[in-house]
Amino acid sequence: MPESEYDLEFFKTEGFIRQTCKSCGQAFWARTERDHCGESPCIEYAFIGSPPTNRARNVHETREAFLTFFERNGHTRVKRYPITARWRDDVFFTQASIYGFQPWVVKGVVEPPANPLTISQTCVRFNDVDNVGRTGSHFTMFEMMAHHVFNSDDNFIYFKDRTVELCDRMMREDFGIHPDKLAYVEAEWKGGGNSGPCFEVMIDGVEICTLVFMMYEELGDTRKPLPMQVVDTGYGLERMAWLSQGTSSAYEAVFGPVLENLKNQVGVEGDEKVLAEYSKVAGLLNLDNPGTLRELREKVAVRLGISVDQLLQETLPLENMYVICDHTRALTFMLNDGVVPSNVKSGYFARMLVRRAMRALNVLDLEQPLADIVGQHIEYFRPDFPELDENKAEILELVEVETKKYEETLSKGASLVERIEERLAGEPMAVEDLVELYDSHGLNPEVVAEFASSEVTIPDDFYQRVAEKHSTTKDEVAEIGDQSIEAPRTELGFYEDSLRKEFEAKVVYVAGNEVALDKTFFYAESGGQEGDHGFIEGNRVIDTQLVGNVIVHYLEDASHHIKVGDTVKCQLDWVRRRQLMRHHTAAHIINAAAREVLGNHIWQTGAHKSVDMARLDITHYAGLTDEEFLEIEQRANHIVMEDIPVISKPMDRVKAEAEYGMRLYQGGAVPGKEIRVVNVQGVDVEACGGIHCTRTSEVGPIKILRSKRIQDGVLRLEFIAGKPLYDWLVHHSNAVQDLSSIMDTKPEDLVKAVSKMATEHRALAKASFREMVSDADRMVEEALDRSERIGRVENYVEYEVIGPMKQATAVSKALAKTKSTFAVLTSSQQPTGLLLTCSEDVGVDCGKIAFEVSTKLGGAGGGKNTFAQISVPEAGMVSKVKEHIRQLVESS
RNA sequence: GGGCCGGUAGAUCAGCUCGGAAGAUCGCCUCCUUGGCAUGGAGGAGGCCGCGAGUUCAAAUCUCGCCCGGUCCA
Repeated sequence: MPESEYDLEFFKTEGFIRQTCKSCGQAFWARTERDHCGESPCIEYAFIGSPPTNRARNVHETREAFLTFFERNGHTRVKRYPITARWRDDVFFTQASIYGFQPWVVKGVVEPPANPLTISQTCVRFNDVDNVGRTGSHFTMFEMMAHHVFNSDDNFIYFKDRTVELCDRMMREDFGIHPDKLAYVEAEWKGGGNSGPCFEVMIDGVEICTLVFMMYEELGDTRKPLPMQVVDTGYGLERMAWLSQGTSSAYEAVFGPVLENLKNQVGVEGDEKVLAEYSKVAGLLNLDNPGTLRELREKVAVRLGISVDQLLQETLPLENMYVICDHTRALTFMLNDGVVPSNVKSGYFARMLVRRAMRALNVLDLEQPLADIVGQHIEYFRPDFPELDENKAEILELVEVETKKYEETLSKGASLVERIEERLAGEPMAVEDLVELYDSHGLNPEVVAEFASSEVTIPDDFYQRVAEKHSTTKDEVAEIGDQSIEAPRTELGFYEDSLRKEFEAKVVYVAGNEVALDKTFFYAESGGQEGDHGFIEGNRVIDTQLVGNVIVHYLEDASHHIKVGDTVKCQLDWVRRRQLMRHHTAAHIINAAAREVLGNHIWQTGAHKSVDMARLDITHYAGLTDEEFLEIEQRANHIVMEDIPVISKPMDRVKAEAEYGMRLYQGGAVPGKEIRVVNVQGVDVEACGGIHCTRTSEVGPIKILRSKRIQDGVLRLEFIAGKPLYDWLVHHSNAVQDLSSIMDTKPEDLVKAVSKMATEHRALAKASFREMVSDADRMVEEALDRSERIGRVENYVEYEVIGPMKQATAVSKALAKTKSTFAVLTSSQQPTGLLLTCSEDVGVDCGKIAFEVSTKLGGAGGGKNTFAQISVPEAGMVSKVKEHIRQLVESS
């Protein structure tokens, strides 16, 4: 970025001096001359023990002070967005305050909820989860406070100067920071194809915030200005609270009573001096690679003049407490915002946190349930985040369920380790075993070592080995470029009149089978509701999709005569559309019913509504019991029969959120100043772009066909309403009719009749099996009676078993136990099979004979020395085969 | 989304390499031992070896597909 990008009027009027850091060479602005930029590798934390602020503030006070300052200065306070970035498919979690406004607001597609705005956004990042608790400043979950501005050509609010000015004033006026302490380091920001200059704001060695000016689009070597210029600031709430308290680490400043409580239980206070050194050194290091942690410890030990072991003794218990606090806090918000622990996707991170926290508890020898600690976080955050308190029961239940799951994994693991040790019989456990135990069974080597009775050596490169197992070629995900077509934005007719079946419109775009109109009543696929079908000037429309801002109608046939500028007559396939509306409204109803029956943790994670069937994926930690399944279905049908109005209307976003809460965003947060709200009165309210019935009764009866767990933590409900439900009924009632006539009974007695038959059938099968077994003894006797002496064989048997081949097998086993016996058995039920057997002492190889005979005479055969089978192509050959065997045995 | 592990009696698992009448332990039932219980002894019931194809004379076992569970990684 050229120097001019950073040359602000504000700096000049305030008397800032642009200078270069003697340590890192970066350019920065400060009011006084100094050697260092003030960023941590160049200078040590100076605020520990002597905070530069006017007073100490905890996180809640800091947040409030920040938001109030910006409100006072013309910003609108906006509620945080959920921590799960449901509205984006490129990330699982909200990782920065700007995420809530990407991509649509930043792209200029929709209006921001307010402009300028201020927010404190809960975020989670998992990239350096290993550093959490150890470095003094890394968190899994944190709040990024911000003031954002979205500048367009016709609406310019403020940009660089005012941004820096506001930041500077807030720090000085409200937080009482001495003006000389503030340094603005010039840096460059890049992300998501955009870029811009930014300032990193330094106070006493800590980067307290970053002021980003998103203004360019990156085009390889060049860049071009964006139509929308965005002020993207990010203030670390935890860091500001830390700065104001000057504690040994950020953890001490943030976790409040939750940490206190743990300390009391463990009985460890921690040496302030040691911890302060620790944080200071950590600040100096770049902790990106795992080796650095060892380096950190060594350096701290040297500075304090103690051994690393002594240091660890001091710090490890605290590190574990910090981990517990951090992980449970992150978990609290994740669970509140609709993450259900699972083995895949976002749920996996929740599971990971639970397991890591439980391990840390275990290390500290604490018996306290994780749910207790989560409860304390809720208590501490309740005044500012009342939603946590509302969902408390749900959150705690999820934690308990997940805790139990890990306990099960562990107890299974214990017996698994035991068995492996048994197999190894004293041999040491191989690395491969350890890798498999971790990778396939979730037992990390430390846990295995705990379970194992013998010594377990863990190689340094253990996790690297695991990673190698996973390093199989990754499929490159094809970047889906922003599609757009050169056509004016389509006016969405279906929102003003969702019942319109016919209309006229002007053609604004034609390409092959694609047609766009100035205004359309065809609904484009969205929110899982399939696009409309119908006709344009008699040409069949087979799909409708939204491309950018334009609704594209796809014709069945490209050979049409529609031209740009034509006024065309359009008709919707109304039967189809009405069915889609039914399924869509039904989805909302089932969602509400499921939430009522199962609890508040139920969120929609996906949905699809086609004409024949619809499905709704919801977050839930277990499969459904029959009772729950039935209850949800009954509840849904009850809502239908109540004939409740369904009102779809645009609403001011802030108002809607205030009235209905974040529950609105079931299908994902929809940005914009106005959102469309679908309200099934008193039952369910969602931000939804779909077309709905106007009363629940229009949906008609709902049948949930099945529920299945598509992942751990996600349940799929497949359901039908309307026409497909009628077809289903007819089909099933026909089946019942047919079955009844087969069973020669009335439909209402069918179940009884079939179950009786099944019981009888089972009894018969068992009886015949018994008979078979008891017959075997008699048959053996009979067979031996009829035996003759041939060659060296005393009892040469040719015998037809009355019964199936299995029976012959049973007889053969008994015969093989009789001395000097050779038998050729046939089965009355399988005329093309022969069975050979002999006692060991005969010394012939039945397998060989079977093979020889079958190759010579046709058919196939084989086996081992005392047991073999032959199958011949036709029954008539059996006697010939028998003759041949006899000869072979005679001459052996 | 991808990798790995697993599905055998009510429970926990063995058997699968190398195909040849389905096993162990616990639990359950009956009887014996005891004043009663714990225990001990004798006997017994209990299996579509997850489902479906294929290979084979023969499949719990080999191959493929599906379903279900677990687990790790993104």
